[in-house]
Amino acid sequence: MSEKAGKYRDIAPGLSNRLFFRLYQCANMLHKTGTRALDAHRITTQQWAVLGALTRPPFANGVAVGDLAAFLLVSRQNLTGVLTRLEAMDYIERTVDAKDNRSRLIRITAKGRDLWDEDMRPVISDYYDAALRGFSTEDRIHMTHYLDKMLRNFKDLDPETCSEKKAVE
Amino acid sequence: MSEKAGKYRDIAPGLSNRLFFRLYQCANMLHKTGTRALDAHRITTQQWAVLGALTRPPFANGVAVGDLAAFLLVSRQNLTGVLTRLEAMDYIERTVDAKDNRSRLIRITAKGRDLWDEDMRPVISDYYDAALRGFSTEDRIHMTHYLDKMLRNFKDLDPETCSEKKAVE
DNA sequence: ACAATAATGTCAATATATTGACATGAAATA
DNA sequence: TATTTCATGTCAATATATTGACATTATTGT
Repeated sequence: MSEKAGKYRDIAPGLSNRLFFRLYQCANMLHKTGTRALDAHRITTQQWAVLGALTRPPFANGVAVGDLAAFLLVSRQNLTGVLTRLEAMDYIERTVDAKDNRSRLIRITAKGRDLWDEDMRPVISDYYDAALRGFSTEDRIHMTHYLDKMLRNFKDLDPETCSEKKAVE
Repeated sequence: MSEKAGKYRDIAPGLSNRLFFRLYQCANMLHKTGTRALDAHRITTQQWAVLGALTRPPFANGVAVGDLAAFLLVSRQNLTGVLTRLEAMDYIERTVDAKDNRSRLIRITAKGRDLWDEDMRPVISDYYDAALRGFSTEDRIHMTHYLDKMLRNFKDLDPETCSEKKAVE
């Protein structure tokens, strides 16, 4: 046993395992409780993520499917279905990019914007309060830093995402 | 503007939003990179979670589907499909509980145990190292505490999980 | 004992999520 | 210019994940 491995040699494996199991459980609960919180409006956490992204100023004039996928860290193919459902509900619209006939520009509609501002935002605000009960502002900053750090590692681990790391924040 | 709301009134909403968006992205990447890491063995993160649970000493003699679901924080119905696939690969077995004919005891098989020990464990160990690169032992402890804390909030938010919080760790 | 109640696992329907395949269109190269 | 290459979005197949419904079996109350 080297001195370097030393001190935490037996604790470390169980610790990493526990951390990742908690992350796995939190991921399950995020989708379960998040979707349930917005159930009255028939919105899932993925639709929530898409609509939230589309309300961002940089995406105000529409965003390509590929860019949206890179931003949310999901596959293009996955978004097709989510966008189809959101379009059927008139919350988003697809228009052909004038500068590239292959590209479809995804944009939130007035109805979607209204849903977000009037219905979703208050629910989400309450949801954050409940899920972060007991977290001080500094706790939230630290936790966010840890997630940022882990996310960079995940991106390095992913051949696709890694290369275009700089492209979309 | 009350004094209590005060200091962080404008920072807080964006901060919580960022935290949860990072959690959402990490969840996506966890499943993407995790499943890819074990792709050579045709194992997904969910199957990983199930096999990992079944190797725990408390579950050595088998565990009911409902208890396993409560442990992983997924629905019973969801596990049915995962267990069916794992059973088809001979990594787990279902036996009728002698003490309750409704209950099926889920247990890992010798083949499953071998897969876990010989094939999965080393891959998972490397995966943890890569995903936690730059995390000191103390970082890991803090991050785990934050996830634990958030998980308790999620459970309070969930009517089902909340009641049986004490039942399964 | 027996009827009402509740627990247990599964099936069905819907919504993610992944990879692989592909038609279309743009870019690069010869 | 013509051909090869690459980018873009979508379809198909598979694996999660949810809720609702249900048959089977325990448990409870009378």
